[in-house]
This record gives sequence, structure tokens and C-alpha cells, in this order.
Amino acid sequence: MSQYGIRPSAQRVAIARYVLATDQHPTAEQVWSRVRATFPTVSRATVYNTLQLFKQHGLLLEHELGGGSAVFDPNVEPHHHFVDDETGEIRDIPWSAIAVGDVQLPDVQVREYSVVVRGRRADAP
Amino acid sequence: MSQYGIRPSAQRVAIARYVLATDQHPTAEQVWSRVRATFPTVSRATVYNTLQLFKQHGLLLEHELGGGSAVFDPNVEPHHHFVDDETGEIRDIPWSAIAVGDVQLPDVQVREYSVVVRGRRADAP
DNA sequence: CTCAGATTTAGACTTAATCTACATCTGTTG
DNA sequence: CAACAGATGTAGATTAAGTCTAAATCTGAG
Repeated sequence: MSQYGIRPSAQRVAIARYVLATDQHPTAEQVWSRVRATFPTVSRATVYNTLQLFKQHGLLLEHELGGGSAVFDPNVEPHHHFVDDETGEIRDIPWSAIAVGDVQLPDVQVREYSVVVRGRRADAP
Repeated sequence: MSQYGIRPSAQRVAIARYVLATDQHPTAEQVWSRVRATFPTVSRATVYNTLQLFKQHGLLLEHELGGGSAVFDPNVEPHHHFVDDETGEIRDIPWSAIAVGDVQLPDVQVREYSVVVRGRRADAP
């Protein structure tokens, strides 16, 4: 973590161990709740601050995909997303799984783009 | 409006006149604020309820594209979105402007998909 | 006209997220 | 090692979006 210029405090390490390893796309509140299991005194503000810090240093991406709250994703490579209409669950889709042609818009410098897919599990009841 | 089985109360007409005609992608709070200018007694609950009603009847789409709040869009045809990193402004992109290949995911029934593009205006300071 | 059901209202409530003021920790310097 | 400054963390207040509730009002069928 220090390679990124982030001082590895105990709180930050506890947060990192969870959020940099999960593929669950947790919300900030879910991260807080999860981290408190092993670090009961960690405050909400520290979790929110640390998530923003990780994001600023390129360790995390923050997505808003519905459900009313932002989720965090340690997969910082370009990829697409699937959102389950019924459960809200989010799944990463590999970049190569969807072919997207040139994205050029008049008067726009494109920084990034991705496809958001919504639907349901084929075997859902 | 009655063709859709929606009783056209004065409040609903006032809301519809704004939100079904705009391309500004307003949030619910912005709709409320805008409608109050011509209908000062309309309540927040009515605006929220009516937006959901219009959405359920296919007159509106609701998008979450960052900025922390949902926006409403009377353009219900498939299309993509551009989000300005600096202003948060949202612009519709015609479906035909971006070529997207087959979207097929294992064990998933796809209901819809679209591309979200982020960047800045080319002439921004 | 009456009344049941639909609609609206004001305000309380919930939740995510941010902010603030103070406390604590840590690395550096003497 | 001790002291200090800056970085980090804390609890709790605050804000903002959105939802809910109970009561009031409207509307149209009979």
C-alpha cells in the first residue's frame, strides 16, 4: 500500500483486505459493516474517506448502477457490468465479451465508456 | 394521458408538461422545484409518485448515472448516454451512433443494455 | 346528491453520504 | 528519548434523496 503513497494504518489495512479482494461490488455501508466485524471501532467516516483515497490512487473504481447507492470495485481494468433486475446483484463482464465499435462524439473528449446490461438470471423462478 | 389509464389530474398534467417534454434529464427534486413554479402547492410525494406512475406506464425511463440521484428521461427509445465529468450534465446518444455487438451472457436473460460514455466537452477550459 | 375509491398533502421517517470539531497516532527533529 | 506538527481517526451532527403515513380532498359512477 505504501508504494501508492498511502500510509498503511491498521484501519486502512483492514479496509483494504476486504475491499481490494472482493468481487461482490459492496456499497460503502456494506464495507463498513464487514470491516467492523474484525475492527469494531472503525468509524463510518474513516471507511468513506479510505474508499475515496483508494479510488483517487487508482486502487478502486466507484460505480453507480442503480439501487440508490454507489458500489466499489477493485477490478480497475476496463470491463462491462451486468445488473440483476431482481436482486440488484452486479457481475463484471470481461471487456472482450462485448464488441463495441468506435465511440466518438462531436465536441467530446471521451475518458471511458462501458456497457451496462440489465436482465435476470435465466434459471430464476 | 388517459389513453394510458392515468387519470389526468391537474397535478399530473403539470408534471407531465414539464417532464415529458424536457431533454434535461432532471432529478425528482428538480422536477418538483420546476413544477412548483407553476403549481406551488404540489407536494413532493405527488411528484415522486407521479414519476413512478409515468415510469410504470412506459412514459419515462429512470437512470442512475452518477451524481448520487436518479434522473428521468422521456426518451424511452433505446439510446446511450454521455455524462460530462465536470458538470454532471447528461446527453442522449442515438442508438445508431455506437455499434454494439451481440450481448449474450451465460445464464442471463438480457432485458436491455446501453453504453455509458464519460468525458469532457472538447472545448471546456 | 352521495359515497367509495382514487388522489393529494404535510410532515415524519429512513438511509446514504458528508461534515465538523476534537482526539489520537506517527514520523521527524532536536 | 521527548516534543511537536501533520496526518489520521472518531463520534456524532448534518444534509439530501427518497419513502412512508395518516388524514384531507377530489371525482365520477350510481
